[in-house]
Amino acid sequence: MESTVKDINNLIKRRYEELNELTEKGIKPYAYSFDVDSDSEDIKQNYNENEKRNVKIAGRLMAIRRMGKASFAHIMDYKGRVQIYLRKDEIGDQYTAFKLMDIGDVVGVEGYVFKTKTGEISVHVTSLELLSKSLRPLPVAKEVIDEDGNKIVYDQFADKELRYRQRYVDLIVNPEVKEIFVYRSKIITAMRTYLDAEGYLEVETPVLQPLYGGAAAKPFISHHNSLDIDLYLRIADELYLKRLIVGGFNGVYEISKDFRNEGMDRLHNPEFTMMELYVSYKDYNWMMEFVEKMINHICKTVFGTLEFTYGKHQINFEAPWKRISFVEAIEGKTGLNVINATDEELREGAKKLGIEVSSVEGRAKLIDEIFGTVVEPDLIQPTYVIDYPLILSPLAKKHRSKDGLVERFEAYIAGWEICNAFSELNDPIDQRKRFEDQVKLKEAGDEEAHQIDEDFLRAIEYGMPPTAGLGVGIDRLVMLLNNQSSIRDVIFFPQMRPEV
RNA sequence: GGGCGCGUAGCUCAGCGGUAGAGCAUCUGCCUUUUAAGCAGAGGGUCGGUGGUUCGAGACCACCCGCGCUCACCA
Repeated sequence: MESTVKDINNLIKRRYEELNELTEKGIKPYAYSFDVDSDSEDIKQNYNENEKRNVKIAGRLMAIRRMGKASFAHIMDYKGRVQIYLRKDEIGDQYTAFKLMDIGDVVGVEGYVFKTKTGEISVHVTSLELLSKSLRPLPVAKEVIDEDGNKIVYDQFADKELRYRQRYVDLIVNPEVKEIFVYRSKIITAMRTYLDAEGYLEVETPVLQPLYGGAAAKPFISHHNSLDIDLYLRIADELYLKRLIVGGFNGVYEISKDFRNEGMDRLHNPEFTMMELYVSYKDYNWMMEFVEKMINHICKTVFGTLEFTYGKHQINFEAPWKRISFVEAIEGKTGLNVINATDEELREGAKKLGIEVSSVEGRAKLIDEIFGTVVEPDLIQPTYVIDYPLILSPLAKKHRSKDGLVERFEAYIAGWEICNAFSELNDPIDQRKRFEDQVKLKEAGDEEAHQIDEDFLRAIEYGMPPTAGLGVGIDRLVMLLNNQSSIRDVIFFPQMRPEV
């Protein structure tokens, strides 16, 4: 049994010995179930001096204070911690067994609620049962509340690498981590509830795709053995969801993982969560208002406010959000009109801004770089950047009145892109031409240019209604609303190099 | 990929050329309302890895591995 544990040390060895001793006493160290009828929060919130309420609770031992024939301990359940009190003269053999239990063990307890001399609401144990023996020492921090009511934590489990690799431990010993993930879940639920209430249908489309598309990104490649073909993990849901609009759904959305084979940093994880929504007979103007309403709904239902602190910024989500034109924003900062400028002028302009310009850099890349350098960092309050150059947007519909532009917007908050949306291109002839232009870019060395998706073209040749489409980066939204600076802190298991 | 930083006991850290340390955790003894419980004692380390410099290396040098921050890339 012990040989299965690689890094045996004395602490672990000791716990195996305790496990054996417990087994010899006839105690089964891994129980099948325990009837719980209360929790730590319920006990503390519904305390009545005059009533010795009986409760059954279960949780993990997080602190033990033994005083000979009596002991105090804290157990932690899903809701928090509560103190328990055990006496040898009351629980006899169970007290002897308790001596073989450790911090980290999961126990079930029955007892009555009381208040100690020092005023802590606790459970006076009448029965204690081991539910799961913990064989590894938990890196428990000590907590104390000072005179001012501030919580001071000593020796907190802080090593980021260990916290990410062993998230289960992180979640046990750092309760605020759990909170963020609960908010993450609530944010997604609020979004789904809103979309459902608006009458849109949640759907699922392929993760494994023979062609990848819908975004500019490098894919992961996998292989199907029986078909003997390479398949790509999707970089976006877009092209499949639009096929469903062709099929006659009036509004479809999907909340799911996308995969992009690119660098990792505090804003990027190789797999990340995206919500994409497509609504027929609507355009990007409608979508801008929809996004404001949806985000406001999420903020209010989950957090009860539209005011958030992010880093040193105060962010207010109150609609309507500011709107600025992509081209005018750049022109205002640099005097450069990126639509009319020649390639050479763009190149010069970029160089002046300190952007590294390689000779292969295409026009689209240059424009994007310039925008990222001069405009993006200033977009702290929610801002719609609207009407993008056509060459940046091969799937968006041409602007109804402005040449060289498409009807597209991105929402920027705290300097990051939070969502991307457009009036979807539904003209199959134009779409084919855009794909062909992408192929030329690919041939010129742009690894992220689109492939031609003949089946998608066939679909819209049947006729796709006018449609508004949206993509929202869920991880970044969660970061923003929880004041987290790294995407790794809102993903349970962020990508890491394998352990040796 | 570049720059900076980190890796010493289960956890948090000190040590920066001369016998591997502290607090918590663990173990033994005492202790029936404690709460960073207390008191007395004990065990615990290939100092991330491999080479090198040196009489002598956690410490200095080189390379490697892993992580963090940051820049680039990634709309």
